[in-house]
Amino acid sequence: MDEKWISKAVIKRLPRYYRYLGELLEDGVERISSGELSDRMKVTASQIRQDLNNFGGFGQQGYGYNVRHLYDEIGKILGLDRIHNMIIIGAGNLGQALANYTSFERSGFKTVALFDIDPAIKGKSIRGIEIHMTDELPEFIKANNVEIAALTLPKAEAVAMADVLVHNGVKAIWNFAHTDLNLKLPQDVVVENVHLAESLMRLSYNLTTRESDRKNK
Amino acid sequence: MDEKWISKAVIKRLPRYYRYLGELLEDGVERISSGELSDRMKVTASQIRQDLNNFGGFGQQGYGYNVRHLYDEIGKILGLDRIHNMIIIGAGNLGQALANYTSFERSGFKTVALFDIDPAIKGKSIRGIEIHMTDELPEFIKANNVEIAALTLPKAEAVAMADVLVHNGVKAIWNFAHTDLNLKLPQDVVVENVHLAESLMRLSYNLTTRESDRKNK
DNA sequence: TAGATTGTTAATCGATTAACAATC
DNA sequence: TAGATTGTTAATCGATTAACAATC
Repeated sequence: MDEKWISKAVIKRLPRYYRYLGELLEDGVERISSGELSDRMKVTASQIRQDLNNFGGFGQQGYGYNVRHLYDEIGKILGLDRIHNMIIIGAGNLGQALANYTSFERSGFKTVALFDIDPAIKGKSIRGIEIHMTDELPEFIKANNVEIAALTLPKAEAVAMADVLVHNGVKAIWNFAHTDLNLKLPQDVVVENVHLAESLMRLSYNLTTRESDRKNK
Repeated sequence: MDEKWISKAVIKRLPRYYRYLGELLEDGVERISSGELSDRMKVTASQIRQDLNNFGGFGQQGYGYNVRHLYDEIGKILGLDRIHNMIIIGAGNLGQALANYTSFERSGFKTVALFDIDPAIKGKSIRGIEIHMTDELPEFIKANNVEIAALTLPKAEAVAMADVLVHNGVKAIWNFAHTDLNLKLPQDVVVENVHLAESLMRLSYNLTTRESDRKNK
């Protein structure tokens, strides 16, 4: 079965569609047209229809899209229709913040453990999720069918840890360290980088630019 | 002075160039060609030269780019050559994690206070950054020249809080709530959204897709 | 049936890559 | 000078938008 290649731009938008559809569901909206959704999301109706048609015809002429159905279908595309076991490496503030996000669990991402090297917090738990010591990692990953590891370590330790994780069977890394892990791991490992420092710099650029715009008026 | 419009795609890459140049600096590298940088970053040399030339000719034929100079120039473009006062709204784990990132400060983002509604943590401090109560916000923003607010509140409270912030003179919001604040605030407010849930869904998509690829081989 | 709205093709727009003259 | 590498123009590629026939 040779799946069509879907562009990154489309994938980037899918979770946003999913979020808006979820909100519509909560509001009890049953159907929506690409035109209405376009108004709400501030993207063109044409783009919405093109994006969705990459995956099949979810709509109906003259009617639009059934919100529930479209929501579920996008969920399936994103792999949210099953449970993904996740561990968090680094039980600092960020690691703990992630562990506390109950909304991830509602989307199927189940945090099964945190890991840290600090013996002082060994055995403690957050929302019932226990903090383990890093040396237990290999055994734990194998025993608990861990697919995803969120990596909230300083850059210096992140690369070596990523190697350990991948070596023990982790398939995907949600990387918060300021380094491009995808360039340092085998091609078949899924890496999603969250570079907060870079996000803040883009904000800064926009802030700086907007100010000089104002002066020019 | 009519500045040329720079595409979002270019801006998105700038912080990454900045990071790589910073690493080269640390390694004591003095000069680099677009070709060498291309190898390291896995983008085409052509793209690097095009991107940089949006802002001026930073290189020299036959030589390449002076690392220090290019680093500083990109820093200026991103607005990292001056201090930006920042407050963090929400002193939960995520807010505290952000307050603990000393690297932001090195780029010129100075966290001057955290804010929360929980009286139990009033007056406590993180790295010397004090936690204030939300009702002190208007006065504080005006008295401390706050430009940026990092918003780490649940969606339900985020929109109302964003209004308060903007009303009191905050120019830019670093938004961690699961909602598109840019669509809900005046056009001239800079909003940078960090939607972690969506990031995790993209990871999930790639994980799901890669797996079905493997089966097909 | 008439009206609405999709699915899809074609046109446009923008971003990336290639090529090479300019020049250090 | 010869070699290297930029800055920049032109070519290609891909993504977005427009248009409309199909059809519910």
